[in-house]
Amino acid sequence: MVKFYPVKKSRWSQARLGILKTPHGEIETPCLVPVATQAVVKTLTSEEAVAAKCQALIANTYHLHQQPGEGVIKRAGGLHQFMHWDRPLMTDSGGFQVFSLGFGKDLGLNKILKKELPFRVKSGQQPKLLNITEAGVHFTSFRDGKRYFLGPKESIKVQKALGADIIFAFDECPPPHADREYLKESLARTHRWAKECLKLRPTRQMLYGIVQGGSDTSLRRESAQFISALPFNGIGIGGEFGHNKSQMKKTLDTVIAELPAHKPRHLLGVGHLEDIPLIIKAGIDTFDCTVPTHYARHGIAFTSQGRLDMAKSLWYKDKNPLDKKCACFVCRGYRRNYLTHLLRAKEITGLKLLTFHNLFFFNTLIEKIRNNIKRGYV
RNA sequence: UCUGGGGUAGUUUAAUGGUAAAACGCUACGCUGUUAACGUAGUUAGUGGAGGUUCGAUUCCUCCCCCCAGAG
Repeated sequence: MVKFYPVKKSRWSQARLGILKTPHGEIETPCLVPVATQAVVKTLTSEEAVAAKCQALIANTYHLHQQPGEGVIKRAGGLHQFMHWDRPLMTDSGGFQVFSLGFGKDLGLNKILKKELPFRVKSGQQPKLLNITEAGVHFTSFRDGKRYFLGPKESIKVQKALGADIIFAFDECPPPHADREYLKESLARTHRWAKECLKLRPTRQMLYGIVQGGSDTSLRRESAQFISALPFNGIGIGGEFGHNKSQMKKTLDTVIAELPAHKPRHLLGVGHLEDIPLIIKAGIDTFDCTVPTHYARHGIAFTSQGRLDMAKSLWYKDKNPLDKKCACFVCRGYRRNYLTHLLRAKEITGLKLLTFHNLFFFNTLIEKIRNNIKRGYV
């Protein structure tokens, strides 16, 4: 069974150092959990993910349920053996796909709204390709047009078969432009689903409940209290927190103030470089984010000089390493001109090298923050 | 040398007797629990050359140049 041991609490903020013990080893927190949706960190082998200092990965229930199906993975000995990753693993419940393949897809939106929209999602409204019901969500697959049903029972059943160390309750990630009525109903549904998930609570896996409520402070508080009162092993925090950073911090603080100190907290889908110090100081232990891997495949490298678009031709004449201050093998051995060449020539190795560097860079940064908490600086 | 096919954005192709469309490229921007080696936008030609027919030619005709294939 998984256990969380707080090691040190900051004097200056809510930041805390901890150890999350799982049957597949320990996670030193705070920790980034890179995204391995389809049981792989895209472009990397599991060995490379370890070399990039990844302590844990998060795979996806919805996508693995569709392909290859949890039966295949269970018969392969579970997700760890299947993907040759013997460190801690999480699976997301599919709750995010309720948004990303629903209203998110309909309107081309991300979960964090960049600008105000002239309309809101109202109570009773449904996305085009899926139907959200009390029992769960009917998805129409973009892959083959087939209908898939995922509700709290189904999600937990699949996640048990996959066998990750930490699994999440099935929730609805509500659209960022939902009106208060929609948000309220969605939250009530997510709470009912949370209780359903607990009925099927696994014995060897750690089950996290998920706090929702959008950028509405009172709903967030209510949700944090509700989820905290249930016998979950940890708390996930999902959805949107507000359209700007100060709002995000305020909402996050509201939630964390309600959470029990002894349970680990995972922030779902947040982790832009500039967010990381903020969320750690807010008291988050683990968080997952696609940014380092996703941006890498779009040519963006995160460095001590900031974000570099390595697909631009200007780097052809630059013989420097990606980041002089970085100790990763990419920065030790490869130059910017070559990385740019690989990206522009559409050579897949370019994507791998950037992915590796970005993960190493993020993980090193977080390692430094852990050390700073340890020394009492943060 | 003969026969046939063909010369249209940087590239590969499309189109029509009424002043040219797309993909790729290039440039910019976007992308926070990944439908994402992706998305959006912008950019670029006056249609091999010269002449002719026509109100109007990239389109039809003549000659020339170049490329490809086959034959000698």
